[in-house]
Amino acid sequence: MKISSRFTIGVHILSLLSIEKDSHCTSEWIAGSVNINPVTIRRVLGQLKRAGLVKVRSGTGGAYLLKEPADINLLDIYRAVEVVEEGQLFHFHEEPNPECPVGANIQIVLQLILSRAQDAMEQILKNITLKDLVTELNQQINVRAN
Amino acid sequence: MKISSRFTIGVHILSLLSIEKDSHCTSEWIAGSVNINPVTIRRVLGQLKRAGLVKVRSGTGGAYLLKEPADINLLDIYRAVEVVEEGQLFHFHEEPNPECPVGANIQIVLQLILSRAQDAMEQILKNITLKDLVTELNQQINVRAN
DNA sequence: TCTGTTGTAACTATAATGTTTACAACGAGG
DNA sequence: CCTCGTTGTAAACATTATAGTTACAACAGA
Repeated sequence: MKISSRFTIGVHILSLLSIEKDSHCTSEWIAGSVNINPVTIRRVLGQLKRAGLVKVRSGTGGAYLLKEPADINLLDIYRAVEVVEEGQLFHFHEEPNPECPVGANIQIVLQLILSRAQDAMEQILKNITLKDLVTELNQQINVRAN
Repeated sequence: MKISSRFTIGVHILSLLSIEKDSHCTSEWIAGSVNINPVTIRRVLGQLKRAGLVKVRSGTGGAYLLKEPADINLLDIYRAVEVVEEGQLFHFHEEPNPECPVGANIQIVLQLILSRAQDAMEQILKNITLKDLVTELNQQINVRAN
């Protein structure tokens, strides 16, 4: 099972807000770039808002970043959209048989090991800021423009 | 979305086969330890078989390892049960708007970055063998037995 | 007040997962 | 050679997460 596209959608939204910071970024407008429906955008935007990453103007509409791109990393976004509960990337089968030595102990041992794997991934996300991403994105945009 | 419990089930099964190598390990018996129904066990066992990790006796029943525990790592199991297609841990929203500079380029840039995150996780899995796991498991079993 | 936008709810469709029941095929042992 | 337990697989079902669609009250600026 993949990690929900809410994460990449969230990253897309924030990249847009960073690059198009002078535009009037309504959910409808963002939906046009992401190419999904505006309600999903609003849902994700709501999560980004609750995480303190963006501000959404009610009434007049439009969203903008509350932090510098250099101060937002991909793990912040990952957490914000709650695609995976903290420490729960791997789904464990519930209640292995406590009568069986393996069943009784495998969860503890495996949880420890898999946490390390998960942490390794999250550290990579943590080390990449929105600014890094936007810089690479702008380079790519220029490459393709020429 | 979490990574399917097929993975932890697969690990559980192989740990059992490794520790209880002299038992007659039928799907029914394994199901008792994992505490899920035997059909799911057989499905996972089938995937492990296709990956060349185990052999299942038909007719008389019972499964056993085809490799030494030291020669099976967690990434092998992860791949075997196909919880995640290779390189596809993160779900991308399909077809962002190619008219938009961000939409047209974000996939390429983000794919590169997220591959690194995914690789980091998989490297951890790759570096842990079934033997390592079973060793830790046996220690844990002894700790709890005393 | 009018207008465009947000936030949210309800309903729907789709997909993946896992359970249960069922049964043909298989192979060992009597 | 026949019975018995087991495997492999299919079908039907329940559950859950995701995402699209429609709808509408609340909001704020012109």
